[in-house]
Amino acid sequence: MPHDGEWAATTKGEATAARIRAVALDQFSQLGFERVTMAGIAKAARVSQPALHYHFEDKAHLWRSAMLGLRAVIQEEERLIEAAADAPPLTQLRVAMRLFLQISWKHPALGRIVALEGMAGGERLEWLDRHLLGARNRRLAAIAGEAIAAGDLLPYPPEQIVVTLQTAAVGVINLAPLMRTTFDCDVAADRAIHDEMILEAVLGGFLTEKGRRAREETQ
Amino acid sequence: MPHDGEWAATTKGEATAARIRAVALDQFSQLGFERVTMAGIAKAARVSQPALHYHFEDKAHLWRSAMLGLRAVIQEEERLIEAAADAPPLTQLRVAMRLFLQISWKHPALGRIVALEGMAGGERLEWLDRHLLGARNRRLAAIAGEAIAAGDLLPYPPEQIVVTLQTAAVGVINLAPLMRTTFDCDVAADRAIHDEMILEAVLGGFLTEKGRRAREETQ
DNA sequence: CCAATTTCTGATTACAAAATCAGAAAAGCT
DNA sequence: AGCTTTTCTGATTTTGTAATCAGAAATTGG
Repeated sequence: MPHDGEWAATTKGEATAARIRAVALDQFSQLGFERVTMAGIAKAARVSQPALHYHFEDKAHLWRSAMLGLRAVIQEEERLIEAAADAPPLTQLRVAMRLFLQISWKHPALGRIVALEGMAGGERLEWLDRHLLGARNRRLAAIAGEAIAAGDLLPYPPEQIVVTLQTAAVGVINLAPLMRTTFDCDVAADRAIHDEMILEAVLGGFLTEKGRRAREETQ
Repeated sequence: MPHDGEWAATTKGEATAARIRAVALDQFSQLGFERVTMAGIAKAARVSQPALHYHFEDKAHLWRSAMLGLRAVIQEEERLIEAAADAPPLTQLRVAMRLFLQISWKHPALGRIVALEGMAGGERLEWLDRHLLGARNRRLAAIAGEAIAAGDLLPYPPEQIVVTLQTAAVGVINLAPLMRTTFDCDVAADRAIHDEMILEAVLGGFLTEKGRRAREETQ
């Protein structure tokens, strides 16, 4: 009895289902939903194409199931952000951005999928909002709002700040193929420099005078 | 004798071809190449589906032809950047970012397509690099390098700076559907605030002390 | 106004990919 | 070992869409 929400123990079936999910996540994030074929996933996962329909009802279910593999990652992120809830809002934001960068390097699929579906709209975006990202993003916007109220962050719309910070952070990661084509450079090579750039220059650019002084004291 | 490189005068045919190109650009940018169907374009352009194959050899040709509609825009941008070539590099960068924002609002299709194809890689990305964006982006990276050499910009890799600035600038524009889903807010509403945010906070964040002083003098 | 040319349509073909199904192989259980 | 259930495959059907073609309508030029 396959394609159900939750999965049985470590049976043979779950092993291949996991392999399929991993391949699917990879392909969906690189190519987008439509460019990916069930046959292509099947081949990469070394199973026949009907095996996919055995484990997952259809292509949409497979997509969602693959996304759910990232839910643990996001939940852990949310947990770590909440753990800093007593710190000043600006510190929380910095923590959140560090986590965001970490996740973006470790799971580049996530940022690409958000970009793909966030531009197109539709039911997959709604699903992502409801089951994966909405809560976290609204939480971050609230923190940004607090940081503004505290006088540490420039008073721009918190939602715009959050999304701008995030898109800046994943920009060169998502656009790795473009970086190679246009500049012939490998992004992953200087990850440390990149992360410092995002934290210092981009996040730093949103700080007020007061926020900048606070930063120097804290570090 | 249709689907050739350059188009005749203002015949009946060119009018519908232009209409098709406009619809195609719109749909390609919102949905990506694969999600768009020839029938869908035909319907939106109020012609039969074979009419598309009369004017454009195939779907790929239609895509390229639609993109070429943006070439004039980019060329004008390059011209205006070169016009400022005698100004200090930092000023050139600010000019370039202002232009970039202007274009991104006026032709949101461009940023979305760069995001889509820049993530996926492949021959469409190569085409974009060769015919539309490569020269401009490498020029911008060179300017950023000069600004660093002049001590006005923080010394991060110029390519990363340029792409990060651009992705930050188009972030909330590209992700308008996400902004609506997650935050229920309309991005276009506060365009002026957004642009100020990008220029002051994001570009501002990359300035050195010296660059920041230079900014205050210039304005 | 008539002929030539351009522009476009309806009908059809070709094809790729998702989905289904009957049954084979493998795994688990007693 | 022998039976049952799970897991998977080969073959097939169905569907959606790009591409083709023959000919109709519209447009243009003499």
